[in-house]
Amino acid sequence: MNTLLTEDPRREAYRPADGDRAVLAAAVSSRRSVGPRRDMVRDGEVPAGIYLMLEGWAVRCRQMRDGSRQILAILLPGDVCVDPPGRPLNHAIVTLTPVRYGVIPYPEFGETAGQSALVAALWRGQLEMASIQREWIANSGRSAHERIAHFLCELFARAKACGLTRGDECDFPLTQQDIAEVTGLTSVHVNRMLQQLRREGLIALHARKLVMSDGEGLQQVALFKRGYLDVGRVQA
Amino acid sequence: MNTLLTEDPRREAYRPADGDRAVLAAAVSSRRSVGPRRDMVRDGEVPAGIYLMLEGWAVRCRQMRDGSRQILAILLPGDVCVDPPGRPLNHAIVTLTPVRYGVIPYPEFGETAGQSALVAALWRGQLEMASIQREWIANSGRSAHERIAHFLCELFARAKACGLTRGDECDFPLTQQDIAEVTGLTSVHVNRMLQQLRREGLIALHARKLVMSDGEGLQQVALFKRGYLDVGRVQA
DNA sequence: CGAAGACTTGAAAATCATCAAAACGAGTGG
DNA sequence: CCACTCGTTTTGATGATTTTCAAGTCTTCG
Repeated sequence: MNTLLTEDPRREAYRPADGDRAVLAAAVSSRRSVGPRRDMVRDGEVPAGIYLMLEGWAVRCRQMRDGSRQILAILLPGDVCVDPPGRPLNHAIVTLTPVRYGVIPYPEFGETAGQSALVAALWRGQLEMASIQREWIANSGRSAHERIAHFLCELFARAKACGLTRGDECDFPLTQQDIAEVTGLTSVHVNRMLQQLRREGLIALHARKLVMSDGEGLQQVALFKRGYLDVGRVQA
Repeated sequence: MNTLLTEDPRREAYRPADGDRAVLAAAVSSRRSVGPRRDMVRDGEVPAGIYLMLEGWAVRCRQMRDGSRQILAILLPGDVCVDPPGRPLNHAIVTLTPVRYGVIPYPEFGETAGQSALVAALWRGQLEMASIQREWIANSGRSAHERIAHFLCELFARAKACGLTRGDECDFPLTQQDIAEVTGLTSVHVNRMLQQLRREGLIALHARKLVMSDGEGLQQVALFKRGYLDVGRVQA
């Protein structure tokens, strides 16, 4: 059976866009149209709300320093772009075809019921995770050297935010095999790249301990910008 | 200034885990401990709720058919795992160190206020997006051939769910350069891989139209399982 | 028709994988 | 304390995948 082509009888019930599309469309406060290959949201712009794709194709697209681009997501009708409110996007949203979209004001999670503090906390967690995942997707456009450097920067920054670091040092329970499984490389190649990073004086990694000998240098190698880890409050 | 090591004065206010950690911890209904390198949630298991990392390191980890593994996320204390309720996970959650974690029952979005239908719809959109992003991360462990095949399968399935397909055909506004920017390959290599897919009789791609000549075969090449696109209802 | 963008081709070079083996380290039991 | 094991890290040689560069053809569209 061709599962791409045949109808899943449960699809109507399960596909979010089916039941929810009306709910989302009803919440739209303003509608806009854009031509093909144009910016819906520019890189660095603060989103005006939640964007709902009504018609056409678009992409989330990061412009790399070296001029190359990395597409982070494909947006089809019914898709929503929920980004941390009040914070500049670290990539652009660009149309592929002519697009109609709506803007939904950010809902207010904070005030109403006791439940909603939990919901707001979950939202922030989810937004942070989405942001990190996009950064991992961007890794597929980077070389092994950059990829590993970026991963180490991210992990150290996150560990630091958890209070798991002491100065420029932190526990690091991943084996080189684990790093390979994160980055999609072989453990042999990871080993050689780590040696290079050590030779460059950027890190020390030994006995389950990571030392950021030259955190600044490592960030430059990785083109790491830590902003994506700060999703801020849903409620400004 | 080393932004990895120096304190961002706004960090306290912005880092989700800081303010929200207490809120999340208060919602935990049961706590558990696991040893290092053990399954917190097995592949194919239905999650018991939202998992909150309290202590230790863990990973989301996909077991590939060929025995290799791909790590999809790193989980640190304060992180939450929010997965579509009532649906089996398509990967495992595995500890790296000894871990303490809590389980938070899924909050109920559907019933209370008018606002919450919107919130529930947004949640489903967000869960679907997170699921797709993890699949893109898994792509870094695949060859160019598989990667492109997988991307085409996903896009066709999503277009179909939007009603944008006619039979085994759909509009396809991406250039080969765009596919290269999605997959992290060069457009030259994408071109050659597309030729191979055509030679294998799997697809036809011409004049902004994609035809799934052999959708079943393409899914096999891509190891595509469409389940990750169906996130279901937050409220069962 | 002309021009711009998209697709295709070939050859050479870099990156990364594979395979196999050795060295190292931590932990265990004798 | 030593011998032993097991998992991890390291090394070397070889080959496949993928990139780069450069040019050519094909489409589309004003």
